Amino acid sequence: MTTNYWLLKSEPHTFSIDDLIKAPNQSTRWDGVRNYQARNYIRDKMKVNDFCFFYHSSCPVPAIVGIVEITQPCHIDETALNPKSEYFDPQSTPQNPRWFQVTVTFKQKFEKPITLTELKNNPNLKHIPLVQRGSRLSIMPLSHQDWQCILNMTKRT
DNA sequence: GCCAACGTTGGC
DNA sequence: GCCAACGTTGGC
Repeated sequence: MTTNYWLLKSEPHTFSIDDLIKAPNQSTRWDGVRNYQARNYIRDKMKVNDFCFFYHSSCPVPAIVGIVEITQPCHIDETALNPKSEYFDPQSTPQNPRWFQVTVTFKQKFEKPITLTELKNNPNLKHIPLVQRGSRLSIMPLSHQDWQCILNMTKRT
């Protein structure tokens, strides 16, 4: 089975890559995803050992800030079942769960984040949803080529 | 804080 | 099934 590559958005004032570094086992449940397209990627495509870029959104400098790895396969997002959770969804039940999560583990933090501006300026990345106008997808697949292209951008001076 | 773009809901 | 209204996302 080949490795899949992803990009995960997170708002750093809610959960940043530094929060992940400080978390137990440097791991976290990627819960709270409430978008069907993103849900389907979690449920149907993500698997252990896949790699993901960690992206900071809704912040002064939106950027890819590091890499995480999927370390636990798809499981039910329990926050949807908890009335006290801000992510509670009464339409999700244990018998018929609607929302799912994976667990990701910290791998690497970039010395210098790759900013959205830089990503937008790279002609080889014009096709990725992240840089497209109005894109709101919080989990998106990347080709191996996209992944390598972005990784190479960390080696710039 | 603004607002364009998007996804979801619900009336019909 | 259409589509207007609404709530949310997220760059700026």
